[in-house]
This record gives sequence, C-alpha cells and structure tokens, in this order.
Amino acid sequence: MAVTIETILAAFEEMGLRSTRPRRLLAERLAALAASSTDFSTDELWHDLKLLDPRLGRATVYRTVEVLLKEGLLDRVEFGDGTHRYRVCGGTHHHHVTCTRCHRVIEVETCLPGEVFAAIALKTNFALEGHSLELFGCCADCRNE
Amino acid sequence: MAVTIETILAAFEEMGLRSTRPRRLLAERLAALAASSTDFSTDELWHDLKLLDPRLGRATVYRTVEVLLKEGLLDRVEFGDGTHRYRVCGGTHHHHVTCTRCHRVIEVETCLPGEVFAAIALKTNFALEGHSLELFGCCADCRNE
DNA sequence: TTTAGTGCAAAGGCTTTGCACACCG
DNA sequence: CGGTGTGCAAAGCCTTTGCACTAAA
Repeated sequence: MAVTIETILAAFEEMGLRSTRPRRLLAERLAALAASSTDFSTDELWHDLKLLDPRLGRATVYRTVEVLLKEGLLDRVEFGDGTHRYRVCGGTHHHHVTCTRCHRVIEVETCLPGEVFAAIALKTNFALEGHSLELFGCCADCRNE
Repeated sequence: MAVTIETILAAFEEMGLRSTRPRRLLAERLAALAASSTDFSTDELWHDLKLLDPRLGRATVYRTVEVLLKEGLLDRVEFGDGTHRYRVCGGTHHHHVTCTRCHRVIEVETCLPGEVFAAIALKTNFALEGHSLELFGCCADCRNE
C-alpha cells in the first residue's frame, strides 16, 4: 500500500494535529519521495521545502519528522559511520538493503526465520521484542558503471 | 578469544602507532570493559580514564576509539533513538542483543541462514556485502524485578 | 477568541580540528 | 633530534528549545 498525501494528512488528523500550510507542504513532498522510493536527510527535506515556501523553518521540519517517526510513517535508517537518513514507509515490518555506492535504499519484506529468534532467545535468555536488520551491498545500477 | 591489554597494544604496534601513556591507559581500561562485557560511551570512557590521568584529553579518546573501530577491535552499537555506544569485540562476525531496560548488550554468533541472503539478493538484484542485525528485548535480570 | 503551531535565533550536545608543546623512538 | 601524539580550546555540525507572533478551529 502506497503512502500518499492523504495518508499523511490523515495521520496528522488522527493525532489531533491541525492542518497547517507547513504540514501540507511536508505531506506533499514526502508523498513524492515515497513514490520514488527516495530517502532523505532533514536538511535535504528542508531545502526542498524552502523552494515551496522560503519562510518555512528548519525547526518545523524536525518537529514534523519526529511526529511521523513516532507514528511509524517514517523510518530512520542508520549507517555504519554514524550518519542517518529517513525514508517514508508503510507501517509494515520490513528491512533495508542499502547500496554502499549510491546510498539507494530498498525495502524488503524478507525477515529472519522464527528458529533464529528462538535460538537466540534460548541462548541469551532474553524476551525478544524487536529487531532491526540492515543489509549493505552494491545495486545493479552501480555494478554496471 | 578474549581481548586483552596485549591484544590491543599489539594492534597499535601493528598499525605502526607508538606506545604512549594515553594509549596504554586506554588499552588497560578497554581490556577491563571487555572482560566484563560492558559497553560504554566516549564520555564514560573519558571520565574513567581521567581518574587514572587527570590530564588525559577528550580528543585523545575520540582519536583512539576511531582507530580501534577501524581496526575492528571496537564495535559501534546504534540505538533506535539515535544514540550509540561502543563495545570491545574480537574481530569475529556477530550480532547484538540489547536489553531495552538496562541497556546491557550481549553478543551472539547466531546469524541469518544463507537462503535469506540469497532470496534478498535475488529479489533486489544487489551484490550483498555485509549486514548488521540488532535485536532488542528484555534480559532475564530485568524481567525478575 | 483561544491555543496549537510556527519562524527565528540562541543555546546545547557531541565531535572534530588547529596549534604549540611533549615525548617516543 | 625528528616527527608522531597529545592536551587544550575553539570551531563545527546537527538538533533542540524559548519566545513572541501567526493562523487554525
């Protein structure tokens, strides 16, 4: 299921947040990023939005990203070097495959088999609650260059 | 294989780095942390070291951690909220199970079955090069409180 | 009219950098 | 001695916060 402007605006409304101009612009931009499976940094997002409204403040971007993260509409992707980027995602469980050359991120639904979790839980005596899996590699486009 | 003071000092030497007082103190402290499987932040590490040598500078800690990270003797553990900590690890492939209550980190060698990687590579057309897997849960101690 | 939301600028953390001095080899 | 390594302080980033103003409802 694709994340559209409506999805995001509905999320705002559901949380009891007002429909403001900055939030509508954010929703519009994020829907476009979702459609093209493009990930982004807060800074890139802010610069994009400034083209639509030069007065839009950085703080608003941070505040809105935080809200959407909590709501599960955005995903924070951590890189090994300590940097991170965001991407729009439906709320379903998934993992990321990141191209180490061009930084493209692809979602996959493939997950770990239950036995792996069971084995780890048994060995560590942890009650497992969640996990994150990041895969790194080289995408087809970058291999052909 | 346990990481000892000697392991770390040998790593410095192998990299052509001099044996200095700050680096020896670092090695000593890190070996202790390794022995007790304790993870740490740069700040905690710095404060610990200041007890041994009040003049030891923060920058030295950062510089040394960076070197040991690159050498594979340290592991950077990322948390979902954007914070991160470090831990000493032998160079072998492993993953982390983190307690969401007490932040304790346990290493596990259990990894994903090859078929999972094959399936993902096939589906995304990526040449996979690496991955990181972080598991979150509640440890036995925290469940008994 | 009421109060959430915003923009701005300042303040905060953490990390890196520049530089003169210290000290290892 | 020569050059790496260090401590210190300053500068840099990215992010959060405080506050007066704007604009939803």
